Amino acid sequence: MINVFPGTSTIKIPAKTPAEALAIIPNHTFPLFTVTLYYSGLVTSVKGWRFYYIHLVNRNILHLPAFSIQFIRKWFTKKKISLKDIALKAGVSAALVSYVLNGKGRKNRVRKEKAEEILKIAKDLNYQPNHLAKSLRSGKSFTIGLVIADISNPFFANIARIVENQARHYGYTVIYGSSDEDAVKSMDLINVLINRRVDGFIIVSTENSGEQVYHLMEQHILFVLLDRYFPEIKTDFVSTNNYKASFDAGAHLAERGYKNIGLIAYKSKMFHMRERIRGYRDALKKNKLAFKKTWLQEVQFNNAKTEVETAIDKMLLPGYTVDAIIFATYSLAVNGLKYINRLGIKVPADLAIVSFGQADVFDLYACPITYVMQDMENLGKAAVDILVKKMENPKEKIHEVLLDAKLIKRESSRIKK
Amino acid sequence: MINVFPGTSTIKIPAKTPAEALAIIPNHTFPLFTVTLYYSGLVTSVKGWRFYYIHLVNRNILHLPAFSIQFIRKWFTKKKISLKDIALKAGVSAALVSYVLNGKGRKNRVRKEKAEEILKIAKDLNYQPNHLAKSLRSGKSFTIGLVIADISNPFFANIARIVENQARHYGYTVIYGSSDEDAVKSMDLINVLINRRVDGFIIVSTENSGEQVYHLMEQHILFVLLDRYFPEIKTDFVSTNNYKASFDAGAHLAERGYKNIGLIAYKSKMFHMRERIRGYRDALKKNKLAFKKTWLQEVQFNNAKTEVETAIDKMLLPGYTVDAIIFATYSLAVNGLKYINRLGIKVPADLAIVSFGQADVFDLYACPITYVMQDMENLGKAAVDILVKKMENPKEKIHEVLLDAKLIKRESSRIKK
DNA sequence: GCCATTTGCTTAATCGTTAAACCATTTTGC
DNA sequence: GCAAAATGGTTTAACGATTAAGCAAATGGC
Repeated sequence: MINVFPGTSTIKIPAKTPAEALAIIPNHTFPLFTVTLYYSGLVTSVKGWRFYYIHLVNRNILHLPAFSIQFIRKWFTKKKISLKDIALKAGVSAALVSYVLNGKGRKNRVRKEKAEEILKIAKDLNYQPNHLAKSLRSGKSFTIGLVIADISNPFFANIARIVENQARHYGYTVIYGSSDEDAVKSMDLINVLINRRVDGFIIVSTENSGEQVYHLMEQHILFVLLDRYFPEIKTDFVSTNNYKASFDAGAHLAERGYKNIGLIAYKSKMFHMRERIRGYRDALKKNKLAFKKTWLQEVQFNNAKTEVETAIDKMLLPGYTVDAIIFATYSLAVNGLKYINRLGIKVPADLAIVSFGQADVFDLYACPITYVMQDMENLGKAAVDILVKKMENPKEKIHEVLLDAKLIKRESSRIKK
Repeated sequence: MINVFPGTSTIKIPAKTPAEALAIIPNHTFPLFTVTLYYSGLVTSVKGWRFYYIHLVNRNILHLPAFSIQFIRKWFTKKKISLKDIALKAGVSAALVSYVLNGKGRKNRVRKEKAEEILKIAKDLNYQPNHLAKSLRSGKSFTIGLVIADISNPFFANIARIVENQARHYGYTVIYGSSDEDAVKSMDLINVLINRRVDGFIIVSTENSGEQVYHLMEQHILFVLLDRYFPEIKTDFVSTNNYKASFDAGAHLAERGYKNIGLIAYKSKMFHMRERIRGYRDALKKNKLAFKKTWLQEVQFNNAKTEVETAIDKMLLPGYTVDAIIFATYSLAVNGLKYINRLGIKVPADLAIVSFGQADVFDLYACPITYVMQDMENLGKAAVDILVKKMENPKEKIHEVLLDAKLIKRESSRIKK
């Protein structure tokens, strides 16, 4: 029982005709109200909708039965329509409505006419199920947590896009967060998302986050590692074959006649970076090329801009000058190429370039850059596919997916003259 | 009452010492179990945690009281610890635990020692509150829905990043989705997020999405429009002053001595695009420069690549040849510059360039590009700030924020020789 | 005509958390 | 010395949906 005090209340109702506006509040549900229709004129012409004002006038304190109360409260508190409201209007129990709306009507022996009636009411009232309640009850939120290094990095933005699409395809929603390559931030983020009861994670790991992985395993939380993984931990992962990609880049430069090949990478213990370095070293070895210590430069992530510049300086010292540079990531390449521009070095006449990273931007460079194209489409898709499989079948075996990158050969690594 | 059938069960427990492992399951709660500790050896060395196996042996069908059941079920079903579990262990009611953990202990007259005890237990059991239940009960999900055109576009990726940070600062989580500039997709997305009970939206509107805005208003759903808005609809929005930005770009080229200035924009009825065109036209007028129809080219979004090329071709026709081009968006610029590269046109000797868009990439171009820098930081922050204000105070007045862009003048628009 | 089955629905428990209302004690004020 | 207030809790209902279990009434079989 709720008390409705004397007075006049006005409710604004969008409808197509005055009659429709009145019909929305069934008259008989307000036995003690005087309902006055009052047309307000055209407020908006969108799709032919107009607004009408309904006056509710009552003189006494009303003690209304639950049925009326529900509807009045809905209008006044702007609450959303629930299963119960539909049930009240249809004169059935909430359970029945649930059955019908979930397509379990036949299975639970609901009369066809009743089912149709319920569906119609649900549509009229524009019922939107409360996903929170659904999730709480079922223990499944149909949400995936995506933890990436930085969404403003084009590589991850693209991955995020693909993950989002693929997830929606399975009926999942994505919550993302950026870790900034920081293990602590990453863990905080994961905890927040665990509290939101995401069903599983897709994680781009950061340096020193091995224990996070153990922690998730201990708690039986489902996840798939993306782009980076830990060879010593048995987990699901989807990654590029970085060794091969890097090897191919080196071999390509060797084949094109370059002899002094340098690599600029990040200083990191992470496997994907070590693999890129290992691939480069092996490519030189296989092709019987010399290697000088100054040709392998590892720069700090936090100070990349200046360190890349000094790295390039060192590579260009007389005596051990490189004639080709491989950049191990996109951001290194952007910083490096800017500097090379400023130095007035001609690519590829003075210096050949191969870079990891993304296509789009490298087209803007005066000389189109040869780059390692990762299969982002399949990286993202595979990660979601595996995660969904694991969520649907907890006994699913471990998937370790290594995708080959493709070397896109262009002007910046043309045959050396 | 739950039946536990005869047999042996093994539970894997992470702990630091065998004693600790046993302590986790309080012995006295299993009066009919034989509990055997069995050390499994080092499984992982992470932070000194080891795994221990606990054997539960029972001979009869057990009808255990609720307290034991709780714990057994937790282990077997891998369920998370809830308020109730803490309450059981502490010997108090769930409500009390809730009060304590929400810092309302003092307000609700909970003894200090009891509060500390509860906090300790919560920590020991690694209690993580269930956000779904919280939201369901409180009606607030502390989640913001971010609807953008395409997260793989660097502008929006950056915005997403800023929105995420600012939202976390207020304790909100972000769910995002890409609309692909498609009003139908955008509406679908919004509906999905409404069902997830996001507290409010930050929306980058698409063409023809005016009615969506009305729809949200009718349903009393909170939102802030970002980057694009509808001048005829009274809503909160945060946007760049596109007219001024475009005017400044045109005026700058005029000042530098260019006389035949063209603009390549998207064919769109959206206000932000119309404003960019209007700014360009007015800049020409103010500077008493000629305008030819072929100098204003509007290309289709879905076919941008080829249409940009024909647009440039038309601008370069003999007789009405432009000496400067303004690109109205980043993606138009990328496509246009690639084509200009291919044509062998020298920037700025043959053609000056000014573009809307983002800094990073334009540095790679042989000649640094003059560009309109939008204040992304404040765009994103302001959107979140306004939304949070509205969520905390529904009577908050409408905020209409127009931020000025900054023209970064570089080599591509140097003084005409 | 009578029991068994089917039909068509309702009831009640549950998920985890919150918040108002309630209830004994004990302490305080004058 | 006695009412009022403070203390330290508990109980209960609610949020919105799902689902097993239960229960009348109608129908079917022989």
